[in-house]
Amino acid sequence: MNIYDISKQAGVSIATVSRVLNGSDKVSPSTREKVLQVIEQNSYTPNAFARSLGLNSMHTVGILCADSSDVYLASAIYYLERELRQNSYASMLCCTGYHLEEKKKYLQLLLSRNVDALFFAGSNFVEDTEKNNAYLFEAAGKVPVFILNGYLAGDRIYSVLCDDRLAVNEMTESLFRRGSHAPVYLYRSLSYSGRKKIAGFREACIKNGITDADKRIFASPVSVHETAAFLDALEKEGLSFDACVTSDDELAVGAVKFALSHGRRIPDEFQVTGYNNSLISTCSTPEITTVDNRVEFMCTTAVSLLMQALDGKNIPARTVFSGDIIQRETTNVF
Amino acid sequence: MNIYDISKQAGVSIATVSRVLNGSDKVSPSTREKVLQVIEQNSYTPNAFARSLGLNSMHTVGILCADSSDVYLASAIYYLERELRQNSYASMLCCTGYHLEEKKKYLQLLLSRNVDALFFAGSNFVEDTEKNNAYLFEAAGKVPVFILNGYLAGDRIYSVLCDDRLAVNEMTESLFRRGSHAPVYLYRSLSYSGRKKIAGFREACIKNGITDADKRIFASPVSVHETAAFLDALEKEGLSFDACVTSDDELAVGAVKFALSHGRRIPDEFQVTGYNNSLISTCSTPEITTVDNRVEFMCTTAVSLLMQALDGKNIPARTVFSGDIIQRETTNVF
DNA sequence: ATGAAAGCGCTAACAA
DNA sequence: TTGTTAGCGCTTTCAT
Repeated sequence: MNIYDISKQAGVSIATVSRVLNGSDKVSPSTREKVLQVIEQNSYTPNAFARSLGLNSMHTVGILCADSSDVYLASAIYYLERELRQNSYASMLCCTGYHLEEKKKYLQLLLSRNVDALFFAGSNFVEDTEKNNAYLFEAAGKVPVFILNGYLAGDRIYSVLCDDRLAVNEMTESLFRRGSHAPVYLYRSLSYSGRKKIAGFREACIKNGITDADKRIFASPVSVHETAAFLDALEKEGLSFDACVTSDDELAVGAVKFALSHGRRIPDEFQVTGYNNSLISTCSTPEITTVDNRVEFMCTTAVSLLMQALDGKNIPARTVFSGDIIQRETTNVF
Repeated sequence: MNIYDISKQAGVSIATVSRVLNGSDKVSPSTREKVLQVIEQNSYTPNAFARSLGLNSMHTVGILCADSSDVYLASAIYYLERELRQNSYASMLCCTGYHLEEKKKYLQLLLSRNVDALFFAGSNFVEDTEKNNAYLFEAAGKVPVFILNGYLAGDRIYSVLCDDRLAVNEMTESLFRRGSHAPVYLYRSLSYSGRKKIAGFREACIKNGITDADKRIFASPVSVHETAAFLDALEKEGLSFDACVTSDDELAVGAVKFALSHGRRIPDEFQVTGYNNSLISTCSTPEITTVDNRVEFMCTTAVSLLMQALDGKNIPARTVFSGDIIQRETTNVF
């Protein structure tokens, strides 16, 4: 059943059917009624591919993320998809993992579907050399590219991000004010935001007279138990620390487990801070003080920017907003 | 740049270019080489819409779920997308929420993109009346439909699910063996699997001499704190209970928080069990005994079934496998 | 092995 | 207001 069948049954031309389908106002009410009836009777739906071919768009965007089962990325995807859908765009999801080659490959999968725009959720997409970012520039050559939680300057590349450096800096500063003398910092990756966070921690340390700041910054293994074991090893090696600032809530859970298993009272004897304000920060007991980096806001902003861009409007290449410290039970009350 | 441009530059017909593009073996090596070179030079990529129009498929499937930020559904999406991608299918994601009308509406969004198949992740899609499932039958009229964690009999509807009734039954039985005399059951929804789980709990209770089983089954509010408060209220109302079986790990976290805040020692004085074996079951301290319902296996199986179906093979309408109890710290060692 | 040409089902410019 | 028709860019059948 195609537009010709409908036009025949309704006794009109395909142009008229097309007009009805697309809500044109240049159709008489009676004709419209008749056509609509035939469409209904046959439960006809226009062929998306033919339509796309004419319009050169399927009203679909691609969302790339390293791992959609990561709590933080999962929420980003949720908000992106919701906003896009509300603007009647469909979302193609693609989980790329963390390796450059895979990212490139799966980007092609999306590009080969002729999506109207691309969202890269998570700062892990911004590599540290121009050459390794070539794939992003290439993508931006075809469609507008939005980077969430990362920044890259380039034509048709739009970044929406939280000021992670500032947030971690403030969090660390607050830890000093709350009595910490020897914090350590745990991170998972050296992505764009990963590096910013580290900078924020380091600055706060230096400002507060910690001379060996760089020796207090560690890449941690990711699973909760491994993180706890990692801190355990650190302590056994002779490093003394009374607080643990982390780059995400999962690492913070590991730090809490470390403290609990060592009989270190939280927050009196040991303070912990997370990042992302994800569900797991409240699943821990004690609940974790964390940074809300406003994923929802980030996503709605990004989609709204896209809609404006598609509307031909000029949009900012970079949108940054500040995070928010959520005080819970793993840090002292000031 | 289209297939005509390439054909001109290469001095061949579009048919030949098309053959090269699709890896036909009826092209001489020299011609192939020449065409490939021109394609490379112009970094030409064929238009997906035109291609789809001819083939009537874009090699894309739709994934529907209520809420992709739910840890359990997020992992299901992750595995589905991964498997599909490995079979070079792209995934369109659509989060429908829990209301029937929205489900129907967003299903249309996907169907209007002419996807090749549909995955419904989560048993909340199977409603309890034939009429309310009409949308699923309708969808199955257009493309093969896969239901994960739910069951519905119908043409071209394929269900892949864990035996939730059995798993909860065994979990509850084990609780009795581990010294519980008065368990309660907390659930979030009465979806297909929700009802099965309840049945499993009830059966175990009856078998173990609990006469008021139905009065020990409750719909709980969802957030961790609300769940804890709910149990608190239950206790204040005079209900006595020494164990809490739940329909998912989040509820279990709430139950743990309840026990912790009431000074009830886990697991000696109070036992808790979750469901899904999600990340949050290990983020809690003590860590939660839970059921692994094998999401990954479920998803890889479902995708593999789809591939076979697209291959013209006959596949089973219903695939059920058993869950696995993961013993952790919230239940006594037998 | 290669090419010509007929679709695929729609949109939109142009005519009437 | 309605109809005619030329694309959109590809795949594929049928000749050669």
